[in-house]
Amino acid sequence: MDTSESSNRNHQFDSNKNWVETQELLKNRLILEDDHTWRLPTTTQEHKEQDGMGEKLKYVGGVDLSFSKEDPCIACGALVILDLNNDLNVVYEDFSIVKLQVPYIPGFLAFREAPVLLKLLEKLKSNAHPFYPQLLMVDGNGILHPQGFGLACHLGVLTSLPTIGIGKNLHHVDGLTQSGVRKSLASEENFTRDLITLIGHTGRTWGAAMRSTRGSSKPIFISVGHRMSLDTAIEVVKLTCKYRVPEPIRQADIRSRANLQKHPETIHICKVEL
DNA sequence: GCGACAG
DNA sequence: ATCTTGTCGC
Repeated sequence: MDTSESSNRNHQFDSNKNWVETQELLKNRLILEDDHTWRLPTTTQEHKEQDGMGEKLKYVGGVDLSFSKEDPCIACGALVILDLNNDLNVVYEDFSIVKLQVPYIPGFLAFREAPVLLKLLEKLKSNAHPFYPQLLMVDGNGILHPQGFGLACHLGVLTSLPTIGIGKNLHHVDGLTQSGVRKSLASEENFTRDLITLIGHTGRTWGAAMRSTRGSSKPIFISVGHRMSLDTAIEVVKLTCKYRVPEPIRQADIRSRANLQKHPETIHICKVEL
């Protein structure tokens, strides 16, 4: 009776329903303001007096996945840690090559990519590693998301880490469009401005679009993941941008792709754990 | 009905 | 995400 096609459609529908419920559940634990013990490194004199208070932000993590062109199910997840106070040097790197069973569906990226990344973070934490990050930057959005709960929020809540979401393309939501944002950045009143707050038709603030490098018309899209204000997230991005994409994410991207080519045989099965 | 849709 | 070469410019 059932064609395999309709069977697949039903299965996809069921997964989406559970995924929405999961997102709503985790969303209750989301913190959208500065809730961390570290402070940003400061160089200006007026802030010198604060140097004795609290610890400075030093270890910033970055995560990303790269995919095999032959088999789109094969992916390499990478975790890197950079030293914000030492020229953004990479002080830790780990990766895991996995076979993904979950498809990519817009709005549900976390259910595909989070498991392998959580595994890499758990491995680091269980070893009580001194480089365990104070902050995690994620290739994917935070609250700039249809349900207000993107991959960066997902990873933040499940690890309790402060997180920042970085999108290289805009996930259209609440009337915001990529062309609209580009027009705003190019408009006369913003001619010298490289940062725009993303406010939707409803008046809600979703994040910010930033022209992070001179000579690039294409902005990056910053949004809060967890335990972080948008202002702080923007400051961190400014501190980590050597190129258009913030260095933690750029390094994770480079190394996930390189390790996928270099170690195509070390495929692991990644169990989904909650 | 049509288009949009992070990675 | 990935498919894809050269090319124009600082």
